[in-house]
Amino acid sequence: MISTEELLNNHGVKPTPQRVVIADFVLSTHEHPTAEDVLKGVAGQLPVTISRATVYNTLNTLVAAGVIREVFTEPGACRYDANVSKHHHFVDTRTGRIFDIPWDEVPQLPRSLKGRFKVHGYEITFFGEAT
Amino acid sequence: MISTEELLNNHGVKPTPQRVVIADFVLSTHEHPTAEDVLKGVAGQLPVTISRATVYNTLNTLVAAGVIREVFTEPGACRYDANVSKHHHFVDTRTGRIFDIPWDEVPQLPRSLKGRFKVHGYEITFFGEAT
DNA sequence: TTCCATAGTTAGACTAAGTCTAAGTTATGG
DNA sequence: CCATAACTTAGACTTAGTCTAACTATGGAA
Repeated sequence: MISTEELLNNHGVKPTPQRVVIADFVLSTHEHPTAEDVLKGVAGQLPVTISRATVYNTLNTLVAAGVIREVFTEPGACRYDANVSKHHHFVDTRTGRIFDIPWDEVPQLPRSLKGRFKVHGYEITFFGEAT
Repeated sequence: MISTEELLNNHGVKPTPQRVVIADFVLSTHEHPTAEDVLKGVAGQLPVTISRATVYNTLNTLVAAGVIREVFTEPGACRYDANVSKHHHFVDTRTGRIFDIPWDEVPQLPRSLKGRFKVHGYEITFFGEAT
């Protein structure tokens, strides 16, 4: 199990205490937290207060460095995903909860994408209700 | 070609002048406008000013009635799609523009979804650059 | 050590998307 | 006509997220 400090170093992100706490929080949950969830979740983890700006800056830095991912499934909030490997998402339309779905049956790219577009990646979002 | 009034009536939405203008605007573009785009776009279309609240209310009403769809691909803005038939989306990561991609090669549902989830629908978003 | 430069963090002001409210307007049925 | 319900309005409000200017660590170079 690699330490969070090492993980950040490996991605070229200087592991400050604030960044380690924030990364730890996102990496240790499957709840796909919003930035505000992270802000609440890391409160009290350090002797100093972690400011709102630092939370947002750090989340953006971690996304840019490929440590975590953004997920957009609903208006008004961006969620963060500790799972950066290829996978789909399932959104519970009642609760807004997001579940990771393994990447085991990959679709073909539609014919219409050939030529017109350069595809960097794609993502499938399923909507429904968890039982 | 069915009139917008009829279309709204068919979906159980009373076709007020404001609603017709707003629906016309969204239905006549492929640009996937945001609510603010709609607000700007319908300005001056009626003798009276269409208020922000009416634009947001009407867009939500049209989505609930199945006349148009919401698309979430970026933080900070919800976009509206006149195409309610099954299709994928391609997001230009430079410009944010969204293109509709035909539903011609449907993937299999992952095995892991069987049983655990009731799937109402799903959507594939491709990210990349239009050429 | 001390000095400096750079990167990071902070509180709080600010912006922008979207909702809410209370009052006014329009349509409809009796 | 009138009463009621549905709709629209301007503007206040809420909330996610960014920006700013001051402060704090860190890491050389002398």
